[in-house]
Amino acid sequence: MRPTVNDIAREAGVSLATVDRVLNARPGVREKTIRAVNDAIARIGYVRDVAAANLARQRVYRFVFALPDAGSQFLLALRAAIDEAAQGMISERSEVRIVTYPLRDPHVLVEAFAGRNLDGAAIMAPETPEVRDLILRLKEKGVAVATLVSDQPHAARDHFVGIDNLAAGRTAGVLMGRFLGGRPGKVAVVVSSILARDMVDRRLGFDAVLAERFPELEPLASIEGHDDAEQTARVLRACLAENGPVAGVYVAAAGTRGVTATLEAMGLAGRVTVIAHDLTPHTRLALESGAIDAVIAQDVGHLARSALRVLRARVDGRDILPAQERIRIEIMLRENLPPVADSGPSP
Amino acid sequence: MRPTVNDIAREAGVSLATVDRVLNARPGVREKTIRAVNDAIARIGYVRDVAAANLARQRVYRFVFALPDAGSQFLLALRAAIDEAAQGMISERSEVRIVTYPLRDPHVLVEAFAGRNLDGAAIMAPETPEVRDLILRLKEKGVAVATLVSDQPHAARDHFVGIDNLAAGRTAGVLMGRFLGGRPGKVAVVVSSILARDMVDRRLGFDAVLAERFPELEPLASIEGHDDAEQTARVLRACLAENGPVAGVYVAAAGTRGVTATLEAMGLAGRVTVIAHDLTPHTRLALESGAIDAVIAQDVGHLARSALRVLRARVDGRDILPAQERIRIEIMLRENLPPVADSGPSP
DNA sequence: ATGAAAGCGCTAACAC
DNA sequence: GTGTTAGCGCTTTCAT
Repeated sequence: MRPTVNDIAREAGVSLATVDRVLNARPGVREKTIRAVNDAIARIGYVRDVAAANLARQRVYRFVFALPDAGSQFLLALRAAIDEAAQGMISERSEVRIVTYPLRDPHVLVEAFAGRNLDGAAIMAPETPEVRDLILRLKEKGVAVATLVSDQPHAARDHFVGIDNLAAGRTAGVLMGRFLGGRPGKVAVVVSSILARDMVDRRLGFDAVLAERFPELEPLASIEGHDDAEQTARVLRACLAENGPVAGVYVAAAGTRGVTATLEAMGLAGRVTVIAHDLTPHTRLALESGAIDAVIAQDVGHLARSALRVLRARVDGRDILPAQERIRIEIMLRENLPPVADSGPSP
Repeated sequence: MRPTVNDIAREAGVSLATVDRVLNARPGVREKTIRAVNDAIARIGYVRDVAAANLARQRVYRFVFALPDAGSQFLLALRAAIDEAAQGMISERSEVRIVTYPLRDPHVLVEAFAGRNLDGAAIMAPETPEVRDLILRLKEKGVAVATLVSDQPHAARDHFVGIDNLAAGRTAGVLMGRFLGGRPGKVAVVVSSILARDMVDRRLGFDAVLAERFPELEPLASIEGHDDAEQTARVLRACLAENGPVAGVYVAAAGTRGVTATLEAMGLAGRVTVIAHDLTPHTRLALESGAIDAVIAQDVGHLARSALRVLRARVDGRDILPAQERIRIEIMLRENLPPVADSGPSP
């Protein structure tokens, strides 16, 4: 039988309440007593039963995810994944809400947090001063904060939940270089905005690999598609008009449809190597048809669950398992597409 | 506040004990009462608090992992991952043991299970009749069974925890084809044994892609390295002597060291495209030095945690989240190697 | 066939 | 500072 608080109490010659105070680092216990209790704990090899503690605490964890209100397929999938993960957490007394804010106007985001009392927040937002302040104020109120998908390294967040975008960009770079097999040429790079942190990182990684290993490829200046297919198509057309033919296109942003449509219209489909991000219904189809050569993906389910685990751990003052929270950079090719996710319960 | 058993009792006009009997499908309750309770449950939207139930039950889950006693780096890493995952489960009242058995002699495995009373088993073993019988007998005793790494589709296992090896082989095939960039040639394929299920699947997937998309490549007959570097080196040398130069080597098995050493010795290092499996200290180094071009990896931590989650869910009669349990096929290139895992607690 | 009451391991008032 | 005691939501004797 595993030792319990009662065993500690007996072993240390104190009462249950005192043991509890020591266990939870609550004030009002003499140094000497604390030591006695800790000794007892070590001696009998006590391990806390978290489930029982939470039961007694009647603790309810309140978490919120803040996401842009854009309608990209990636965000839709992410929202669905968060809902699913939240469902699985109700048995662990956590309630999860999603708030959305207009991307152009992050101060709405700030308002959304006003006056709520919550335990943790996962925030996907641009790296603006308002957002940084918001995170700081949340932390001051004792709220656990994780940044999601796009990091804010200069903000006071506890943790970043997302892929290493520098490594993702590097990966895109190798695939581009190797798939082109030594053929020289220019490569267009589409980002959502040159101000977005994740885009900057991807671009940096991409360029670094091209410079190191594929000097025959010349990356062009970033073009901004603002995660929108129309916009992306427009800037890509302009880019091609200005620079002439390209050997490849690296779509670091959403709005990949704008790229495939443009290439198709210009009769270049299948003749230009395209590397895109995130597995969505569209990129999956494009991969299957050969319009895209590779997709760098991050698992939205993993993002959602990892964010919740990390916030929970932070609130409980527990350590996380770093390996479990490392969001993997997945490389999807036509040949290793996973079967379409079925959203129903397992049979 | 979430409704509790007390609410059900009040709502249905019965006692706690009766509610419990209905909830756990225990005998000794009239049809009519059962219906009344179930109605109440539906009406107030009751969701069982599993943690509280387990606390009251004083339930302890006993799980065992059965692994071959071979000393491959992959198995070492897997064992370490299981230990780590087990550590995280002790607070959830699960105890985990690892038993090893000599690969040549699986009946030792069968003996290892005799007389133990346990709740779940994760088994990594060859697809032999003894093992199939073992799984059947375990199931008959009410033990949850998952196959690990290599499936046993014809056995009575509840679940397979591992990558889709057919898809992994396909992935290896595309990488080989694309990395060779249209250059024609022969490709050697190393398996551990032509009888191992995972090897058969990888080989099938690999060949399928080569036939479909890279007809310029000619896969040679499988050579058996028995997951051993020496053995692998020997058979590879024989294969090269017989077939002449190859453009690539697909190492579907462990023992990759035998391949890199052989190529090195023959002055072919870097001139032959090598695709291997599993990220180990050796494959990592080989990737960094360029001796290997790509590694198809499966996350051992994910394998361990997934196996435990799946077995737990099965024992509790809960559904799993299929997306969470899908073990990803990771493609590791020199450029996207994750930082070396540090095994200490997070800072 | 049903109910009352005593725990499971831990926390939190409230005493002393 | 420390101890007593009454729960948290659920299960489990033991009565009835």
